[in-house]
Amino acid sequence: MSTAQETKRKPYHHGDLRAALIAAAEAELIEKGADAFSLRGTAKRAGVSHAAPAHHFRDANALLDALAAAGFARLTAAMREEQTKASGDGKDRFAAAGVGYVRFALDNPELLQLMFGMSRRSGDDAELKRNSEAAFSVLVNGVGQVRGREVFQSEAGWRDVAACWSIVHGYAQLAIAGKMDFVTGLDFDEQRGLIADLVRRALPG
Amino acid sequence: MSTAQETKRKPYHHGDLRAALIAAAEAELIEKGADAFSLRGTAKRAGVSHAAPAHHFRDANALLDALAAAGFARLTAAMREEQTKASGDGKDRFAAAGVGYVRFALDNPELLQLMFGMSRRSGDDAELKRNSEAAFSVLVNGVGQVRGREVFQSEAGWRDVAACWSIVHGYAQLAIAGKMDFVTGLDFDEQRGLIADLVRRALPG
DNA sequence: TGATTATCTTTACGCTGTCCAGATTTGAGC
DNA sequence: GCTCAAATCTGGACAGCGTAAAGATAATCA
Repeated sequence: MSTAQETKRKPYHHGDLRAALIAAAEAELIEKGADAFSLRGTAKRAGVSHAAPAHHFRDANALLDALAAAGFARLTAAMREEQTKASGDGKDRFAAAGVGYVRFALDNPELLQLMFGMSRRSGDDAELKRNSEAAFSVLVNGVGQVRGREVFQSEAGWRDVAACWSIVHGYAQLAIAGKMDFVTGLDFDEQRGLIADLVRRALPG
Repeated sequence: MSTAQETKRKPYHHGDLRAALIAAAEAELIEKGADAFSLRGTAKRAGVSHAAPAHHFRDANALLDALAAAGFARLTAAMREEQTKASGDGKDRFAAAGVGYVRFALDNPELLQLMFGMSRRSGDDAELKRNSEAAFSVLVNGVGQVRGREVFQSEAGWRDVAACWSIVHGYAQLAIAGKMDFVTGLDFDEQRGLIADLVRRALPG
């Protein structure tokens, strides 16, 4: 009974429900929080029945895996964006990547917890693994540009990577948890200098 | 119909159900994981009906608040323990506190996520706030002993605190998430030197 | 065009957290 | 020591959850 003029009547098939579900899941995660997140609510947000997601994701955790994978892609983009905007020497540009990391974290706190937590995730998602390794490579390349690529032939380079990642990630997590109020205000631009200071501590010399 | 010989028949009243529920909640969290944690399972573990916890905790989140509070007390104890065992100068002893921090985190990964995450928590627990501030004070006192208490009159001391906390907490979180395998093995004693190195980076000079 | 496949809906089931009424025990006041 | 209120625990109820199964609809391909 579909006629020409009722073009906007919702079709039985969605079109790109998979992508719509990922977007809806993020909205659900942000609005309801990680606790009250529900697959049924996500499906309702996307305008489909509660069982529709099963045809695109094995279960709720697989959907959130896909969301986490998208999060890692955006994290990588945020780091690269700050890096290319930055001026100064190699270390300054590397510190800018750390600023991008924290900016993404503060802009997407629930998503960051999903990405790095062990909750609500199946873990065996290929795209998730690929994207998280891509984010990691931004970090490794940054250290390589500052220290020279030969540092990775010994343990020293990997210790640098561990130090930089730890200090930036730790600051991001603690800031999200509201534990860093003693050193920064709410305005992110106030934090840029502090974050650069942290990266310089982690990568001395 | 209670006679003398049936002394072990479980009494209608538990005795100290509140403490038993906190212990049961931790066991439930460890065995089932943060996702599959359930208040009913916790009550069954404690040997009471599913509605019994309501008389001791407002809701499930309040119970987990109490568990998180206990976690912060144990985190403080772990830091102090490593600190008193350590030899060397003030900075070495301070680094030992960081080692205790990471040791607690790796021994209690689910608990650490609960303590610092925003999931499954109501947030307005007085004991939780008190205990987390006590853990923070170990960190602040350690920086004060290394740098001298006057550093806190300017921003410098607080930046030191932020750097040390960030690098230690970040390493702990990333190690829990399995992201630090490129720099350490599974044995914790291998990590002690690395953790001390991280703290020295965060507190240079 | 016809049949197969993909997508979506509806129904159903067990589990969850929380509320409520009733049962049991404790303890304080007299 | 008794009584009665308060504290504690049980069992039943309810809505919401994730997921499985079966039927309905649309798209695809021979």
